[in-house]
Amino acid sequence: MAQEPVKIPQATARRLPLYYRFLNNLHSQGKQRVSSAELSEAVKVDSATIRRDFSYFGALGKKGYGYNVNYLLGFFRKTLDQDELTKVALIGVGNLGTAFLNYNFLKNNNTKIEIGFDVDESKVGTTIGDVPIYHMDELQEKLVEQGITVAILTVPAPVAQPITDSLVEANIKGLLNFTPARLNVPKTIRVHHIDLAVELQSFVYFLKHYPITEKELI
Amino acid sequence: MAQEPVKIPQATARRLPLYYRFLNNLHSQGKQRVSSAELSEAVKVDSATIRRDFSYFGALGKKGYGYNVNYLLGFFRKTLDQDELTKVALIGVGNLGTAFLNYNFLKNNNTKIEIGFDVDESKVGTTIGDVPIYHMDELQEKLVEQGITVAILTVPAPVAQPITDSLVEANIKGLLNFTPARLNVPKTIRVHHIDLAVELQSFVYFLKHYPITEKELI
DNA sequence: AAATCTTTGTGATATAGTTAACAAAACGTC
DNA sequence: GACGTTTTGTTAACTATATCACAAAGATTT
Ligand SMILES: NC(=O)c1ccc[n+]([C@@H]2O[C@H](COP(=O)([O-])OP(=O)(O)OC[C@H]3O[C@@H](n4cnc5c(N)ncnc54)[C@H](O)[C@@H]3O)[C@@H](O)[C@H]2O)c1
Ligand SMILES: NC(=O)c1ccc[n+]([C@@H]2O[C@H](COP(=O)([O-])OP(=O)(O)OC[C@H]3O[C@@H](n4cnc5c(N)ncnc54)[C@H](O)[C@@H]3O)[C@@H](O)[C@H]2O)c1
Repeated sequence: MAQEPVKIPQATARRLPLYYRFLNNLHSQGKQRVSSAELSEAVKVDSATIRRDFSYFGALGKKGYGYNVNYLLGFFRKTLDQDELTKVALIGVGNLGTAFLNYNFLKNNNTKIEIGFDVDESKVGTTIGDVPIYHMDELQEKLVEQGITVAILTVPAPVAQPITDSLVEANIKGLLNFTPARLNVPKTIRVHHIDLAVELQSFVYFLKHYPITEKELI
Repeated sequence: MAQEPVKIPQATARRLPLYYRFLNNLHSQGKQRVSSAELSEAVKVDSATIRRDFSYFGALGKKGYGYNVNYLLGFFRKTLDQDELTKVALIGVGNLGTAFLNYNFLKNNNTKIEIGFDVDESKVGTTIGDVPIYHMDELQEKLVEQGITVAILTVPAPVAQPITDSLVEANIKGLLNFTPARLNVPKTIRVHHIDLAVELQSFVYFLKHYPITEKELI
């Protein structure tokens, strides 16, 4: 019943790309229809949660039948703006940054790393996975010029804050931060931390202290 | 009041390594005491949440004073088993895998990637960041031999499931999965998915559809 | 076309996590 | 050692998320 403009729960929004990916898989396997139970098996999300998630966008399925794969796929394509490309900048072309550049996020995705920045002269001027690397001196100029408002941060932690300040000045709107630093930004800028060391450490903590009895497998 | 053996909320457990890291920072800056308000500013977690998190372990602070950095650090060191090393295997020495191998997770951390595996003959027999790379044929043997029960999976998605099956057979207990595949495992095995493409895609979705009014900055 | 089976969409409920607010305790100062 | 200040620990309220369970709709079979 609820239509698109209504705010979807964040937890739901985080699962949408996952649904989209698996619907694509089903589609290329030639599947015409899918039930919430089947999809649940594939994405490892409870089927009631899937039905609830879908229901925020209205009645997308048919009782006794399930969901039409094509229809659903088309719907999510629009909802996830798959036709519109979001250009992303990557700051810090080191180990992690290089891996991201080589990885093609474009495959069934609406985002593309367009440009990289580093201070290392041996990297500046090169191209990694089709992405040109510029010197940090050109950061502001290039970002504004190309209208890029999303950045991935993969620099050493100690320089993360000053670089963030400079990104803010370049009018960035969102920052995906892979450094261990917690960044200070104006409230209007969205920062998402992906802290791989913390992920590994808390995973190990869970393994030791929560030896699986409960159904919580995340 | 609650003592250690009592199950801590998962959300709290996930924040512990973060607290630990920032307490270490404070310690090396020579700070003796810290309040929940200061810590909040540093880790970007509400101060009430921090006090609540700490309180699961008992009364660690002093009213009117705050927390003693040294004491807290020692406490978390024990709680997070910082003195005990967890050995981890990495499967798939490609772009992402190589970045992880070069990165020293050991720095103020209790985990270490001990061994890598791949099928690529040009990688087998080499050493990346001090970690020896073996052929997949030796997976079972080496894991059992070295008693390794945690693995990081950074292989192409299509081979993720068969490799997982083989890891399960080698008696693995936990699997940190960076591939887009959703894995089938026995219920006793913990799998944590870190799906970077989904992270980027849902981040972009948030940026477009939730133009920050609310206080939810994650 | 009736009977049976399937599966959605959603109220109701359960579980988890966050935050405000404040009494009580301890600090630091005079 | 009394007094104003600071900051904890926690109760209570709130917000968010997940799941159960089932009527209703429609599919499929006979
Ligand atoms: N590699 C991993 O597996 C991993 C895991 C967890 C966290 N991280 C974090 O990700 C970040 C990057 O890690 P990494 O392993 O790729 O490090 P790295 O040292 O390989 O790469 C850092 C890059 O940033 C560049 N750089 C340095 N100063 C800069 C500046 N002022 N402006 C622009 N670029 C600058 C360097 O030239 C280098 O290319 C670090 O903060 C690290 O803590 C990495
Ligand atoms: N690189 C990224 O930025 C990134 C981002 C998101 C997700 N991922 C996912 O992470 C995984 C790895 O990505 P990547 O970019 O490192 O890929 P990659 O192709 O660079 O590396 C894959 C590695 O796995 C090895 N491999 C292939 N088959 C194997 C087998 N049967 N057994 C053992 N090893 C085998 C290959 O030899 C290669 O070294 C992929 O599933 C990818 O989708 C990567």
